[in-house]
Order: sequence, then structure tokens, then C-alpha cells
Amino acid sequence: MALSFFDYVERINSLLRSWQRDDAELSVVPAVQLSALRYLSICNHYSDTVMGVTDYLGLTKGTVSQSLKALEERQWIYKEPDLQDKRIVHLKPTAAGLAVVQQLVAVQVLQQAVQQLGPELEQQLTGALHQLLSQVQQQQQRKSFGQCKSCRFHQQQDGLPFCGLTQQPLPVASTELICREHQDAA
Amino acid sequence: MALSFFDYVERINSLLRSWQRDDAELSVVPAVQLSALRYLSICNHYSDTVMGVTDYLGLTKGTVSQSLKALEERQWIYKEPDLQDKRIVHLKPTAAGLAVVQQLVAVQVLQQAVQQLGPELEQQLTGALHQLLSQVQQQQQRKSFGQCKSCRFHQQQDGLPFCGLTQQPLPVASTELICREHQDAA
DNA sequence: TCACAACGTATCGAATCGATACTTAATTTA
DNA sequence: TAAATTAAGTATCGATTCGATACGTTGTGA
Repeated sequence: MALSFFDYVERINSLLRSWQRDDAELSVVPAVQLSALRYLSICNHYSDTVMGVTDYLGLTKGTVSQSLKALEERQWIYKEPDLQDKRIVHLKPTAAGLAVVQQLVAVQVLQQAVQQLGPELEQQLTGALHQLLSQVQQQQQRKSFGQCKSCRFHQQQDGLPFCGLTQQPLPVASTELICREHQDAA
Repeated sequence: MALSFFDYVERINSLLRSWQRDDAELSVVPAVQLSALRYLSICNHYSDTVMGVTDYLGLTKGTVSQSLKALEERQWIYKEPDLQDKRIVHLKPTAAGLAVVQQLVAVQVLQQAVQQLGPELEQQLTGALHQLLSQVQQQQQRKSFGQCKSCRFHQQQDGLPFCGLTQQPLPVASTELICREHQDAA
């Protein structure tokens, strides 16, 4: 009997916590804030809202609103009102915020470890994880938060990416970001 | 560009949180307490102490002591003084505690999803995770919390398992449990 | 014998998180 | 068009967690 997948996830979680605690500067920052900041750095313009973060992190919007307020006070994100819908506020990382994300110890260590596995094992690992998450999220009726380009609504129009759900053209750079409206192509 | 390993871990974490929140009974139980309980159900008799949980979870011993106190009040664990060293207290799950662990939604859902991957992909996934964690933990000088039977101190004496570190015989059933003193055989 | 380290507990304060209520804006219904 | 309903976001309050600090006990080594 080997350890279960759940056990590995738990262990990785503990390591993530340890790394953050060991970081002199970031140890005072709640982990949820860093998770939210990371999310905002990889999500598209349909998903960079309070509700987007709420759905992604699995918390309540009141809690998330406070965490985002703290991120704004650190000047790691700034708010931008939506032009169409006046209820919506877009949350964008500042340059300082992006710098924090890129210097996260956890990301760097894991990235390096994954690379040491070699391309073949890396492919197997992320491939299996992708499939696993797809199954789970579909089965649980959860939002999948997949990459825009892998969405069933993703189309081409005049050679440019286009969203069939919102009926809007998409910035080319956004097609690799994750979206809260994402649905698997299958 | 696909999503990074870190992104998958973050997503899984969010799902774990969501599942726990959706569980009517367990939603009031702090996640750390469940993690500690789970750990105590899969660790050996060298590791079922406050310091063992502390190292595993990456928290401070004061915090962990409080969480364990709460677990004891729920009657999910009980304490047993060490016979040799009077400073040490062993923490063991009660029958009720083990029942909670086995009914964790997260474990069940992930287990089921992994099985749907098929034996080959499952092997690839856990194999890659194992290797990844070994590398990271060795590189970071962290305790690996591996299974007893995969430890460099694991020996056989008169056909029975024996720990070369503590110089004590081991219960056969313990060789698949995880140990805080574990060091990879390589 | 004495100093020091290790395991565990207790206390206190800061701060997170969820629940609830509220405001504003958009959408649906009559 | 007006009213009702839904949705996005914020504010407040209280419970609870977590880290820091200090303390007591036991083991170890000089």
C-alpha cells in the first residue's frame, strides 16, 4: 500500500505553509491573500472580480471582500470599475503585486522540482492532474476555472479568438488565462 | 503554456475547502483539526506526539497543542503517556475519530477520481508526486514523513522489521505508516 | 550537581472568517 | 413603465484561530 493522493496533497499543503512562514516578509501576510493575488495574476477579464475570487477560493464574498481590501491597502492590487456594469469592480495586480507573485518561494521551489522530474514525468504529472480535476469538477457541478483556449465557448472569428458565451472578441493574450465561466470542451 | 503544478495544487486546495464547508457536520470543525486527526491515523508510534503533528503541519507547538486539546474534547483522540519518557504524550484516534477520518468527503471524492484515471495513470501520478516530494524535502532539509518501510533505517532482524535508528523492533503493521524520523533510502 | 535542551501547556492579543444586514445597480415581471 | 427580484459588493459584529511569550516538567550532558 502506497500513500494516497490525498496524503500527498496534505503533505504539499503543509510544506506550502512552512515555506510561507519561513519567508521573513511574507510570513505576516495571510495565505488567503496570496492565493487571491496569485489568482488575479492568472485569470482573465471576466474573472477578476470579487465574485470570481470568491468562487475560486471557496469562501464567502464578505470574507473575500475584506481580504481584497487588505491587498489594496498593501498596494498589490487596484480596483477599476466596469464600464458596462456599474455593480462590477475589476481587480488588477499592480507592478508590486506581480513582483510578489513571481517571488513566491512556493512557486519557485515547486517549479524547480517539477523541472527536475524531466519533461516526460512532468507531462504525466500535469496531464493526470488536469484529467483528475476535470472529472472531479464536472462530477461535482463545480466551476472548472480552466484556460480560456480549452473552453467549449472558445471560437475563432476572422482569425482572432472570440468568446461564444459573451459574444465578444478576446485579447490574444487572454486565451491562456483561466476563466470562471470555463466549461470543458468535451 | 499549460497551467503550472502550483496552480493545480491551489485549485485542489480550494476544492478541499469547499467540500468541507458544504459538509453540514464538519463545516464547524477547523480544517487544521481534521488534518491533525488524519495525520494521527496514518503515523507510527514514534510520530503520534504534539511535536510530530507540529512538524508535519508546519505550525507552532502552542497552536497545535490547542488544536489537539479541541480534538480531545470532541473525543476523537485520547492521550497516552509514554512509558519511557515522561515528557512525551502519545495521541491516538478513538473509534469515533477514525470514523470521522474515513468519512471525509475530500478523501472519498479524490479516491474515486483517482480510480477513474485507471491504474496506469494513477501509478504515474502518485509516482511523480512521490519523486517530487522526495526531491523537495531533501533539498529543503525538511523531514520527509515517508513510510517506515521505505526508510534507510528500516531493517530486518530474525525476519521481523527493526528500526536501526531507535534500535527497536517494529510492529509489522507499522511499516506502512509514516514516520517523522523517516529518511529516504537513496 | 547543575546547566541546558526538549516536550508540552497556558495565556493573551491580533486578526481572520462567517453570518447578517445593507447599498447600489441590473434584470425580470406584471 | 413601474415594481419586484436578483446580483455585486461593502460594512459590522462576534466567535475562533493562530503566533508569541512565558512557564513547568523531564531528560541529558558536562
